[in-house]
Amino acid sequence: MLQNKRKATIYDVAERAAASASTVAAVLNGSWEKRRIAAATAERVLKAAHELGYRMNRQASGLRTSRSGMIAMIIPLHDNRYFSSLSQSFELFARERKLCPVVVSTLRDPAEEQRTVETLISHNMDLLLIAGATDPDAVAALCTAADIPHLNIDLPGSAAPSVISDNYWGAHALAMHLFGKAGSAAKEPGQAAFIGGLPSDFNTQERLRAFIEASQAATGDEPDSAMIHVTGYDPEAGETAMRMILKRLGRLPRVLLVNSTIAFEGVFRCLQSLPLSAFDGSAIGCYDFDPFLEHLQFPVSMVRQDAQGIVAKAFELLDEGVGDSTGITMVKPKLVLV
Amino acid sequence: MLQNKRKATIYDVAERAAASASTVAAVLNGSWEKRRIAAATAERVLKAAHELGYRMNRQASGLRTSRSGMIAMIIPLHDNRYFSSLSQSFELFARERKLCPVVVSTLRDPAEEQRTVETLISHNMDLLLIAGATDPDAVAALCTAADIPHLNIDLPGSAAPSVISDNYWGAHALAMHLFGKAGSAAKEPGQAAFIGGLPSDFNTQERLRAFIEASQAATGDEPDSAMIHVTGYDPEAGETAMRMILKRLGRLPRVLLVNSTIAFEGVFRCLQSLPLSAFDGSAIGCYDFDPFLEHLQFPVSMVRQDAQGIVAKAFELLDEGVGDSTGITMVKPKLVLV
DNA sequence: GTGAAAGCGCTAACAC
DNA sequence: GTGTTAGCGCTTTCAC
Repeated sequence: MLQNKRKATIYDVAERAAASASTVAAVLNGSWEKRRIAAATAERVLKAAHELGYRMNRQASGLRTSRSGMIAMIIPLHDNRYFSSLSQSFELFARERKLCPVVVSTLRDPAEEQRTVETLISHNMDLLLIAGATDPDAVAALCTAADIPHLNIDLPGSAAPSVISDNYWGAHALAMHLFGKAGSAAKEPGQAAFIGGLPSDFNTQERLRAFIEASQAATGDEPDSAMIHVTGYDPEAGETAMRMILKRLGRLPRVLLVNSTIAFEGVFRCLQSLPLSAFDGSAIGCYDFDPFLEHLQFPVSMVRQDAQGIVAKAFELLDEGVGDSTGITMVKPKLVLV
Repeated sequence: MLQNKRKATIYDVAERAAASASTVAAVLNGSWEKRRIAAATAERVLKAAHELGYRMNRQASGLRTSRSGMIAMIIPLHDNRYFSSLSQSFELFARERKLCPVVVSTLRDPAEEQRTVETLISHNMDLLLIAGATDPDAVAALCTAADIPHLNIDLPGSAAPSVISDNYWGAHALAMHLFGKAGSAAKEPGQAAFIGGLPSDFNTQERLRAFIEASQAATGDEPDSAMIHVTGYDPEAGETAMRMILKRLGRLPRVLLVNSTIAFEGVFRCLQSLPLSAFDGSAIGCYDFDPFLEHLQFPVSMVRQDAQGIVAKAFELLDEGVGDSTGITMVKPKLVLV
């Protein structure tokens, strides 16, 4: 491979192969059949391209075609089991389609989110998956204006189709299981607790709603509002809430539903020190999955979000070409009940 | 904002602002001072651009300048605590520099890796961080040919500077701590075990080497090779290895070092069922961090990779412009000893 | 202080 | 079957 400083273009290849630029382009980007190029010519072009170490400049190509061959997904953060499994599934489906899947996180910063999406659009990404955006509709508006296919993931929007986890279903099923397991003692008032999540978070709202309705269905009553601690997605908040509950009740609540593994970390710090007998008659659940929770000394039922299912559904919708519908598709999470 | 179908270009803006394309470009991309543009003109341009909903086409811009405003990092997988924290740190540093940080995983598939990097390069990424590539040098060669700044992360290469975790240091410190804690009983032969990792993996090799040397330093002897189970990065392998060790010894080894949280999952399944007294006189460590391991009923010392430190160092090197050095920079992990 | 014009490397009519 | 040519939207001399 000749190592000239300047990168080879189709013109260089054309010259070396004694062909024209358009012929070279056709050979090199596989529009083979359209122009019925002679095998011998193709051969020569390929050889020349190889010898020159030719790589196509996709910015030039994209400028011409208004495409890029890349598809993008934005997520709030990388460093999270659920979002990173969305990323992983995204990559799987992109590879199947021979597209390059780039993912960028926006730290739940609305301005960063907006800027990032604009950047992505201005690079002509062929598709944008919007996961857990702070303002899905604003993002969707940008995509629509730029005429690029897009879909909401995890958090629904009203300006584009959305594929989300069925948080209500999952939390309801989990809560019903816990109430069932805890038995009649759980029917006494103030014996069902909910910890974690953010009041402003759609997913939290859905899970809490499910918890409350499951409580009504199972006990005939709404849970005591003092037992509901929607105090955030962090371990400390979880620990504090758990301590308050233990103090108030003098024992574990009969039913405990923790809204995330993050909050569960804090809860776990409290529970860890309890004697095993303290868990008798109580049922504990966590919305979200962590393998370490499967094998603690006390049983924890979990809801495992189906990241792969969500992304699969998203691509399915895209394939069907549901450009401007705005429906919400729910994907049921998996239950890991014990 | 006028909503014509065709996207506005600088020419549209120029026309509306009664200015020329070059003036518009200068105003819009901040090369303000270079051309000393009249405030009034700038005003008009900005207004027109806003009214037309102008967004710059970065493919066109990039085609002209051979840059893109995006920087990329490739990682083996998203769905992993360590790699996803690298991604997160990467994003942090990119944002500081007003660059758009895209991350792409390549599933440890050499062909995919190669293709991905070529794609990224052909889009003129301004920088490429190569994390845990199967063939760092091949990737680096592509970057060098394309004249794009690049750096190895996590796994060293010989064709570009590398910033990696100091696995030897971390594992040695951890092992020494465990031997110290286990006391003289650990000096008996066959009382120190190592589980997890891959023989072909550089990082595993380093950790194992540290384990062996720490054993020599602490006990005067190499560990019994039957106690070394480098059987992979998955829970099942960890569980199997742990069972074999328990069977052979009839009890916990005095020193147990597990090579990853993934393997620890399996190990944990065995240890979970043991009575608390079984842990007396044994010291357990895990190379890698998981918050749930901090609060188990038995103590687990951990090594926590300093993802942020690694990425910080990488950007530092880049800022210094160490284009063609090929040295290896080690970043010490954090010790979480109990 | 501002404008005209020549590309960046590729694609897609359209000609031959 | 292959070549010519006119842009895609931007940056950047260079001229005025």
